[in-house]
Amino acid sequence: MTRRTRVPHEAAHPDTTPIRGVPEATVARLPLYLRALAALVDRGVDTVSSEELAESAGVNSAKLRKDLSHLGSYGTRGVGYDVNYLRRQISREVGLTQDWPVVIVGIGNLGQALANYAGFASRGFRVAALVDADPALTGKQVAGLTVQHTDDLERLVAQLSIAIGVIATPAVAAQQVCDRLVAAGVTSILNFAPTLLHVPEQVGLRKVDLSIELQILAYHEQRRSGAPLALTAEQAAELAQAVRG
Amino acid sequence: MTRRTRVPHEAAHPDTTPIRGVPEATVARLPLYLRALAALVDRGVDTVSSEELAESAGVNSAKLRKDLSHLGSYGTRGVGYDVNYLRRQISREVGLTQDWPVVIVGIGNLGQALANYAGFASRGFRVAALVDADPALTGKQVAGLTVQHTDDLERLVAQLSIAIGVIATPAVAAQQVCDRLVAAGVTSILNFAPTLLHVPEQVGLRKVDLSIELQILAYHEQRRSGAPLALTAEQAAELAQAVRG
DNA sequence: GCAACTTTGTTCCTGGGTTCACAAGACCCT
DNA sequence: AGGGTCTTGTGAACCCAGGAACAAAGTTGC
Repeated sequence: MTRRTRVPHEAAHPDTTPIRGVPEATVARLPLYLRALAALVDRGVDTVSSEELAESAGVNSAKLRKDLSHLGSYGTRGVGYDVNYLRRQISREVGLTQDWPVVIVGIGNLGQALANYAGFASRGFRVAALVDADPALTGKQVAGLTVQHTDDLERLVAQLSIAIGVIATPAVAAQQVCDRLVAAGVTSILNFAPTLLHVPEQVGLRKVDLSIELQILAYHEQRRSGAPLALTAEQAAELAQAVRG
Repeated sequence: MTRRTRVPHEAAHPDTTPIRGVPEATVARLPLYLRALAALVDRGVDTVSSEELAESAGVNSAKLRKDLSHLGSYGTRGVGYDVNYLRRQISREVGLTQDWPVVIVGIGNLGQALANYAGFASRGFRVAALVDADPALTGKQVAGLTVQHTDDLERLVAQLSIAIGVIATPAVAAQQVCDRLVAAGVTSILNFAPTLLHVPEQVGLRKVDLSIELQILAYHEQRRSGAPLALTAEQAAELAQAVRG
């Protein structure tokens, strides 16, 4: 299984470079492929077929091939993909070859968990600053960093050249923090607060909502376990009664 | 704004009940609507138009109306939706009217953050048990609960009638924990470990992946901030063409 | 009761994403 | 060199979601 594969190199594919049109759905899957590739590297595998890689990433193989084809023509027909080469290409495409300093705002339970999360550091993301509005927290050491006060937010963002901000504050504070981050020059925001944030057009925004995920699970769980899908006439009447007050 | 609205009740709409065909995309938005409705209740609003509700949920009003129409015909033309009534209907549809005991496995930083997360309790989810494999942790108090050892996992799931499990363990332990949860009778799993989990067909599975979200942000951030998007000769020609055009 | 107005529920259309299926290409063996 | 085998990359069909636009239905004012 360790046959030598001809590794295609940049010069050989001059006009297959990212045509700038990578679909959003594809972008969302690239990290999955990276993770699967990392696992293959650890196992010492150096060539992988779309079928195998798709299997370990949990997607359809045709979808994988199409996704990769959006990035370029990395791969050798009849053989598969060179694991290390493909990994490097995807990493570059996603932007993981550079260093991304990140500020985390809100050092509660979640903020501390995020600060300590190994998955960030391992992917080129570097927690550069921790900020909280609570004076009792500032000065405290978390994950090897000193928690700074929110008053210094703008200065920190500028001095540390931070482009990515993580919001882990209570919902009520989130929009204000968001505004300040944007004003300070942050152009990408990851929001953990359970609230809708407004940002200018050109600022990237994604949200992670823990309770929403649970609710989606509950929806399906409800109709799996014999839930009373249809209300009885009695229940309906009772409900209507309650509403009418 | 407090005019009395006629509330439609079940009996009046016998054949518009959930026909069991709510699109997945709609299900994912129902929690958003619930949140927006809760905010309206707090503000004392009791009638809302699709336009207003859509605004506060951050979606298109046509989409909102279509989503709601999948649940039934809860609204009054020319008036809008009764806030409390609609909220109850969606809550019921999602399954939030019942109590959902949840077990969290893996009481590290993230697990503790989840155990303390207020958003769970407020939505009908009740953290019923905390489990960890580390003997140093078992017996410790977290969020008002005593951490139990993994050995007792099956017993706890059975005794507490737990249907939903949250995995917050390291990646290597996740699949094993998952298997044990499923074997113990859990039918919905929320996975925070950065790994692909395999579950039987009939078990619900969702994942929250912190580093993936950051990577997606980084992708867009990279091409916003002057990324070295090397144009090929072909692309350059095309672009020049477009400019001249 | 009737006309003007408001807002829902739905129809139609468009576009993106997923999947199948296969042609194009690369390797291997004789 | 040439057939056989493998796997990629892609063309085409299908499905689902989003959005505009409108008819249906209810409300308000006279």
